[in-house]
Amino acid sequence: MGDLREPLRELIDCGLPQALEVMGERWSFMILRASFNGLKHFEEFLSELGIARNILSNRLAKLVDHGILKREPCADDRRKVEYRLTGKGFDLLPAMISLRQWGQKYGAEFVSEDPVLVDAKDRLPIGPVSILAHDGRVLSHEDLWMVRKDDLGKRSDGSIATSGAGTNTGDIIDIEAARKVAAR
Amino acid sequence: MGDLREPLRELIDCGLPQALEVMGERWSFMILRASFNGLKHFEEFLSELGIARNILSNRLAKLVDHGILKREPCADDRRKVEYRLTGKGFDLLPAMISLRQWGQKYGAEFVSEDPVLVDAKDRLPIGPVSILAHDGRVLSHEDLWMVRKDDLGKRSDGSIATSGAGTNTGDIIDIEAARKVAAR
DNA sequence: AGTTTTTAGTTGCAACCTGAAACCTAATCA
DNA sequence: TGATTAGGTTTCAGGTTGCAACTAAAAACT
Repeated sequence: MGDLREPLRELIDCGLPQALEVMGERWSFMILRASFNGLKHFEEFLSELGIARNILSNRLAKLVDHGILKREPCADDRRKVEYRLTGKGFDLLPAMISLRQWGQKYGAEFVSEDPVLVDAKDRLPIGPVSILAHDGRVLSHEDLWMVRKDDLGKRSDGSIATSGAGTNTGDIIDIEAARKVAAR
Repeated sequence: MGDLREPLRELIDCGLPQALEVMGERWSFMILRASFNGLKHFEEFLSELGIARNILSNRLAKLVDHGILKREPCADDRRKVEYRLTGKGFDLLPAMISLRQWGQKYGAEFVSEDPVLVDAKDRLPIGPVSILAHDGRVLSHEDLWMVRKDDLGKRSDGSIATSGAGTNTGDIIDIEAARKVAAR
């Protein structure tokens, strides 16, 4: 991260605390991963994760509360309940995978990482989860800068840079809108 | 996620538990974010985060233990200690940002998100953290498949797909190596 | 030099959270 | 009908969190 240095000591507001409210709890990410892996039922999570019943019950309820999972009684067997990911839940996939990749890269023991996530098209393993520029270039942390919204879009020469047509799928941030808000 | 469905109930091994051992603890990500923002000293973290002294002490020690921060006494003022990110710590950036972006997208309240992360080159806000295919295409969760290593690289027609020259910077997974190991 | 302030901790204690085991209730199976 | 399965809840021991007060060392003031 270039040289943000001094200016931003007081600025605490961002989405992180929001995200951590649910996903910061112990087991939340493990339950999420199990969901991605296709597990749906209470007893499945229980035996896969080795979590205590009461905690699992509590965590599932919280994940449902926060709209990450949806809980629906099974049609064919009314004892059973299905827990499935919502769109909001699926949107945690990049976070989960990058955490997983980090853990794999630095894991003390030899992590076998099986099964592997692959691109459905060619069945080749996916690359690293990446931070992209507005135009799709992969950025590393040296390419990043922290800027107050007021100063957004200003280039060194004082002109305002404009982003081209955004080709991003699955936008999490509406870049164009963010720039406009910022340019107020 | 296409239709992985039944096959992979028993497969638990991946980098996630490793990652969560440190980063799953309360405050770890918040401390990390503060570090990214340039904070270095105990009292800075303390007043920025509103965390208890003992907990902060404990968390910093753990992050240092795990090689995410390095702790070095300040040269000019020997009361002070500097906590700085290591390379391993910087590699958590995609995880932190994607969590942040998710929190921003779904945060209940109006999250102001200031300061904003921008590309240092053009000072435009970064795009969403993305899952990339080996050739750099952005993948969504529908494009993903879970495959046992044994079955890796096999296309529907039975031929073996080959990845082109990997153009990834900052590889977390060595794709080519992974494929070879898998093809054993 | 002596006192005060700053920095980075530690200690003690109450409140809260976790986890193992036992218990409960409704639905299904034999 | 009686046993079993699914999804919980209750109880209680032990661990974690967080506030407040205390400490020790270095630096700054007088």
